[in-house]
Amino acid sequence: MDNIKTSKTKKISKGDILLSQGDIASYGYKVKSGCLRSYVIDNTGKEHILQFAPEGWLVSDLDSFTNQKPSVIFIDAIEDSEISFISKSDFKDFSKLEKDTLIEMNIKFRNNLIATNKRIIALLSATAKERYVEFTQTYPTLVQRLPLKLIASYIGITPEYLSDLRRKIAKK
Amino acid sequence: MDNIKTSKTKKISKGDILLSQGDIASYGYKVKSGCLRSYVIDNTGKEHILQFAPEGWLVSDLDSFTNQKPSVIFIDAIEDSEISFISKSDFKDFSKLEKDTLIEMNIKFRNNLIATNKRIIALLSATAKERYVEFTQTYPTLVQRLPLKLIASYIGITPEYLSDLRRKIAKK
DNA sequence: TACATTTCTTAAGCTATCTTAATTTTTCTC
DNA sequence: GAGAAAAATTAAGATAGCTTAAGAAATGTA
Repeated sequence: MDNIKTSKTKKISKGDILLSQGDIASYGYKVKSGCLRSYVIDNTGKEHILQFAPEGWLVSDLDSFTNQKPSVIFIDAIEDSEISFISKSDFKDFSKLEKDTLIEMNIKFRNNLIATNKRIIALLSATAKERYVEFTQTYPTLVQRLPLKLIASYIGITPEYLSDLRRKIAKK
Repeated sequence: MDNIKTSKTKKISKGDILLSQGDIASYGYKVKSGCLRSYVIDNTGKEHILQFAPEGWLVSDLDSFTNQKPSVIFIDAIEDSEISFISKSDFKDFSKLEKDTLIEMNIKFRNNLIATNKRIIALLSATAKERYVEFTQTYPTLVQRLPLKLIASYIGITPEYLSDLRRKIAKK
């Protein structure tokens, strides 16, 4: 049930950076415990979180990993974590992979695509408040676990404004 | 090189609806000529375009198609088009698919995921103007071909504001 | 060719969200 | 457990992008 090839696990500390903008991604990461995130830094210096990767999730810059081009994102640990590595060299040639592995990859890609499409819909059509409420419903455990400012960055608003929204929601 | 199974082609007219919100998607569509779009209608009645599908592209509500749940999107033709159908029944069971088909699907999912991630980055970190310029660079032919209001809907702004932006860009 | 319909433009006023900045609270570290 | 650092709160002023509305241009259609 878990055919995607990974190396043995490694422990990393909160704040450790696994991939920087400009690097070429040689690895994807699978999270065993803890939590990683991927994010971009825009041209005004602000961070925008693309993905949280708690236990069980995979994270990489897919374009950089696949096409060996410079990454546009950073990946770091937002908690002390245990991770394993998915090596580019194991995925160079699809035709050498087992059918089961291909099926597993298909399902992971597909689910990821469904999730990213939902996020695009939310960014296009929902208000900040609606996106926050949706986040709390979709990721109830992350809401407990993550600092407000990271959640704000993920839903696309400033921490100040999220703080405001929380107060308004609470007192209603 | 084109293993994904489709039926023979069918002609449809501009405005024809292929999938409505609430329907369960029995088909995906492959565009031979013309152009389809997928979009949502939010709770204030506004349309937001998720995808343009010109020649060669596939469209569906992946979540609805995969999990046979009610669709959240609409799909219609924005030009007279020729399309072929991808039937749900042909994709019920991954294990019955050819390895080549699985590889082709993997590549399509992967490329789609790379593209949707770029869009999320743009929505989180770029201004309306920057997103418009990026759109014109990524889809130069679509910019010629599509009415302004559809482009505005795709990049997440009102047609009035895009009209404004175009004027500002032109006179600079 | 003209009428109807849709799309685009322009402009004024409005609002959701941001910025800045100061204060408080929480979390780390020795 | 005290002091430092980071995170969260609060509030006032600013702005990107929206709304409304009316006219102009383009497109479709008889």
